[in-house]
This record gives sequence, structure tokens and C-alpha cells, in this order.
Amino acid sequence: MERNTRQRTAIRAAIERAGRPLLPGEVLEAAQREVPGLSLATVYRGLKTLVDEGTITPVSLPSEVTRYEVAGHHHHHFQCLSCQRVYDVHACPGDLGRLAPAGFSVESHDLTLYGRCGDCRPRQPPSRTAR
Amino acid sequence: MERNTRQRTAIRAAIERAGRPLLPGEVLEAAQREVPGLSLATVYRGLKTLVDEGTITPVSLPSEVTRYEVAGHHHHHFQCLSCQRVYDVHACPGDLGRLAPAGFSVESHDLTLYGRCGDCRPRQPPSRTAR
DNA sequence: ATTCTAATGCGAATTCATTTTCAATAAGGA
DNA sequence: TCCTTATTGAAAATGAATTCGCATTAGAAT
Repeated sequence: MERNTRQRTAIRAAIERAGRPLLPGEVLEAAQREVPGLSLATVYRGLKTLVDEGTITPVSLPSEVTRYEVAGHHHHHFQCLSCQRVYDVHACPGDLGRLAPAGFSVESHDLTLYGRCGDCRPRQPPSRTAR
Repeated sequence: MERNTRQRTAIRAAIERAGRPLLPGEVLEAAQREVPGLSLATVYRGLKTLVDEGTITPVSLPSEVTRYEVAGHHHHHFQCLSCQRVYDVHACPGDLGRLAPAGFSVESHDLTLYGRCGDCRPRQPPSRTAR
């Protein structure tokens, strides 16, 4: 039977706190604040368990290692071109079936936006007249 | 200086003929019809050269090995859930910047549709009355 | 408290796409 | 045709992510 260990709890908590998809390494770093000795192998084992029980879902973006986030409803992602972090986008263009070639049926879609996140976007420099 | 070898020509031709992004292995298989002894290492070398000279572009989809297709304008992709082949989608929902969280700036986007391609979609079964 | 065994930490081992090494081959200019 | 060297095939080597082996630890049921 499955046990509640400190490490697995820390892994789950790290992902819930983040509110965005985390890389295995990011999960390790975050969860180590709670369980210092935590190892990467245990993170992988924990991620697998949490995915199996439906608590979290894998998030795969082009050319990126799979991240993990709390399982939930359909949404998309935004990746910052500067810090590479991934954020949820709770909006969806919807009805994209019409874009597919004739004779093809569309069942789902993935959308990734790229740009600068709030932290990495350069602040609006003060205008000359505003000084 | 760069030489025109049979193998590199076959690699380029295979990608042009396909009209869709190909995996290195698919390029190998297709180009071997022209150059039977062709090796995968040479395919990788050829792909690199063709990317560098701007003839082809890499196509990366979530959880998928990078494919290659003839370089061209902005478009998206469709992956068949049955045969895993990838097709071009020459349509775009456009203006997705509004979907991003406030304070984020969007520079580009990737969209992948999933479903059944023309070859894999089950034919409309004849209706009972049509028999 | 005792017991059973799932879970962990660590390092070694895998996996698999891609790259490199190296001797042999073949473009293509002279 | 001859020569230089880019290119190739085959096999070995990489590199990075993920998994596994195993002795040890620690949940949690009794």
C-alpha cells in the first residue's frame, strides 16, 4: 500500500505552490527546502506516482524536458524566452478544427505562446518629458 | 568548399518530395531509395548542412524528435494520433497576444493540432438505409 | 513496541538521439 | 587524368534525461 512520506509530500507541495509547470530539477530544488536530503531519483519516482494517481499532469513543450503541474482543466502555456519558465495561460482560441486540411479530423490541440514574462520584460523606461 | 554529393542531393530531394516534416529516420528511408548505402550519420550531417544554408528548418513538436521540412513561411502542424505523421497546416488563428497574462509580451506562438489524418480516419461506414 | 515492506539515497546503469573518429572514397578544380 | 580534401560508412563515443539495484530507513498496521 502507498505511504505518505515526507519527501512525497514535499514534492506534491512544491508543485502546488509553484502554480506553474516545473522541471524535475525545479521540483527537486523547491522540495529540498523542506527535505534537504531529497534526491533526484526520488523526485522522478514521486512524479510518476503523482501522475498515476491523477494529482499532477506532465506538460510537454517543443524541445523541452517534460514539466509537471497540478492536474486540472484544459489550458495552454506561455514560455518566457528570457528565463525559460513556463506559465499557464487560462484562455483558448477554441474551435481550431477548421484550420486542419480537408479530410482530417481534429481531436485536440496544443498552443504555446513565447515572449517575455512579467519578471523579464524590460520596464517601460521613463519618458524624457516625464522626468 | 561544399561539394554536391549524391547523398546530400538525395536527402534534400526526399524532404522536398515529402511536403511534410520528416524524422531523420524517415529521411534516411526515403533517400535510401536513391542511394541504397546511405547511412544515418550522413543524414544527420546533411540535415545540419541544409539547415545552415537555410534550405530546410527544424520542426519540433512536444515529446517528439525534431523533424525537418523545406523552409518557408509561418505555419502550424497537425500530428496524426494514429500514424504519428506530421502535416503542415497553412492557416493560423492569428493575434494570440491577447491570451497571455497581463504584463507579458507575446512574440510568437506554436500551435499543434492532433487528430486523424486523411489516411487514418475511418471511412464513413455505409448507412443502414444506403445498403 | 514490533514487524513488514514501501520508499529512499546513492551511484551505477539505461536509453536513445545525435555526434565523432577514422580509414576509404569520390567531387571537382587544375 | 591527377590531386587535394570534403564527404562518407561503420562503429564507437557522447550527452542528457530517466531508471534501476541494493542496502538502509521509516511509515503504519498490529
